[in-house]
Amino acid sequence: MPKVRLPTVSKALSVKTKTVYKRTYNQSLDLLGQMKPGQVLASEPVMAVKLGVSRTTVRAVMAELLRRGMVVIEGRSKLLARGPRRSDYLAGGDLEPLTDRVERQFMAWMVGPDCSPGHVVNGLDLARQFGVSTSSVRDCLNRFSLFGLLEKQSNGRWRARGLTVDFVAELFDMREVMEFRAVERFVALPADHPAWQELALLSDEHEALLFDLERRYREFSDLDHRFHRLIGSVAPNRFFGNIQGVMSLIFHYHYQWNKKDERLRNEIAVKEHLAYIAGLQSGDPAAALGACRLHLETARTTMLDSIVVSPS
Amino acid sequence: MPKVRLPTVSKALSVKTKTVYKRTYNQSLDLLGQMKPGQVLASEPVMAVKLGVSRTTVRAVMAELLRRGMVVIEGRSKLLARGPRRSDYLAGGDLEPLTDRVERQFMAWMVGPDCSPGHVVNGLDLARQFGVSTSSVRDCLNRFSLFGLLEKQSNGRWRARGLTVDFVAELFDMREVMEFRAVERFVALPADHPAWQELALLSDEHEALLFDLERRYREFSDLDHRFHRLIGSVAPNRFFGNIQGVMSLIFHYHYQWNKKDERLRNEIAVKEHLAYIAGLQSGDPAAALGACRLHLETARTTMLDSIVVSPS
DNA sequence: CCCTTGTTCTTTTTGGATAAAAGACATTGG
DNA sequence: CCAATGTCTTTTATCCAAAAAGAACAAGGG
Repeated sequence: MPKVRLPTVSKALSVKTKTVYKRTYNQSLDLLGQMKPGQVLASEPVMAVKLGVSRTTVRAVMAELLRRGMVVIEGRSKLLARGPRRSDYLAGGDLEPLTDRVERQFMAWMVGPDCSPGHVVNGLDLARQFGVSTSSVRDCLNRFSLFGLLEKQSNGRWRARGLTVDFVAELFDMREVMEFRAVERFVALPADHPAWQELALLSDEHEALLFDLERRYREFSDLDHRFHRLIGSVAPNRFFGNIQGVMSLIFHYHYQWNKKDERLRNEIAVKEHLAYIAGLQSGDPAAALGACRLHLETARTTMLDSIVVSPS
Repeated sequence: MPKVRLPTVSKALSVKTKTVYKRTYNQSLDLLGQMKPGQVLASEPVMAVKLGVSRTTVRAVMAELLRRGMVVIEGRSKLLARGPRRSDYLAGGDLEPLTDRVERQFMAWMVGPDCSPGHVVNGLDLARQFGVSTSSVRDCLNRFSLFGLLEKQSNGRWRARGLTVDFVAELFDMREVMEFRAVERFVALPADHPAWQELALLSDEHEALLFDLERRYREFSDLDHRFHRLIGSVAPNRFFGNIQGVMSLIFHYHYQWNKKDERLRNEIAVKEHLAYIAGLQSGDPAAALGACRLHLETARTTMLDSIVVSPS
């Protein structure tokens, strides 16, 4: 394990990131772009709820719009002076909340080649690599602790348990148990339940994807997530929700590193999904469970293979 | 909801607590108490592994022992000069790691009367109440987030989901699913598996408790935890482990506030446990599952009752 | 009187400082 | 040469400060 010590990334001078402001500002420009000059802007409270932020932020954005001359004040109302230009938009890497960015970087690190199971996680080092403070890393580690990918040892250090065969086995065991349960409930759903309609829609999307698989096979990941979430939604359970969250995360990041046989893998999965959907729609629990079991087994095997094959 | 604003608890001057040092020091006194004056102490590395801390800490303790005259140096070895006195022990509330203390306080607050479901958690206020910094509270909240008792809303605030009927339902659903699974594996265990012996031991403990229930019924909580952990241990799964952890925590803190019918509640549970154990030992999956189902149902009902009955 | 804006106060987020604890390296006695 | 001790470096835990974002309060216009 080569211990590469990256130089400290140049830090911002300010303490708290202005991501909320920046995103809101850009969104406001979008809204302004749909208006005609001279038109009256919505009031601050209205804007606030529309953009999902506090009025404080809206006011900060307004001040900037005023300063740039996109908006003028007339009496008590704000008028659009000119539409936004391309150059008015704020760019930069900090349009994403810092928390999310660190989480993303950490997850990528976790399933990447620099982290082997049993590895001791060095918070300080990660902070340097990611260009953030130790506090942010610490936050991230704490949040991930219950995912089972990390373990805190007695000396206060974190140990990566990593994407081991054990981990995958336990994760899929859990998924199986919960999904079987959900399937049983699903088939018993009344015919007018909205889930059936959603299922039909998803079925169509699967067909469409299969038809144009050559080009669109990368879209499967999202479809997969939505499909399993629909199944899970009929037996709502926050713990199950968490597990699905972990699964998505793992899948997402793991298969980012591991593109082997991606097209074939997805083709098989799409077909299995369609069989699974047919099973559900048949109303026969045994058929549905059978298709479900088959699909989960394949997913498990695929994941295990990709782990064993890629020891980097 | 009366918003009581407690005054800031007087803070320690130092930044990091010296709990490790203090606990190690007291433990060392215990060890010294078992020795005779003139005897040679173990070397620093040996002490370090024995006490489960770093040599740095051991050295700090040694320095204090030397200062207090309990130990003298002779050449290269350390000799016991005098046994520890009662007054040599360090007392104080900070023998417990701060993290644990905050966790405990938070949990108590969470299931206590000051926190109703839907309540917005004010980190700053909690920090003041607990006499710690916001960072510590934040850490705690982050760690608890996946337990499902807390939810982070878009504006960065935490909302308590609390011990609602929904929560209990979902928690027990999960428990049921996982425990049934474990039971199936348990009955299929080979006769020479150590779990059988442990089970027999637990059975005896249950009998003993039942025999003297009047006085010892409060010990059930611990027994319950150990029993279910044994069951779970045959189908090891870190997610299930987490769920059991939540269960224990909830039980522990919830029933601290809710002592209603405690003796009766525990008596029923002990008897159900014994039936459950008998079911397992019979080797008949159906019998074991039946007894298990019965017990979990009772536990669920009991918990639900105690929530509904005590809206404080 | 309600809704908008202006103002102030709170809470959260992030980085940084510092002591505690752990770990690594150097030295020395047997 | 091995293991214990002495010294130095690194990492972690904790609190604090400052800025951002949220929320509450106050004033004014229709």
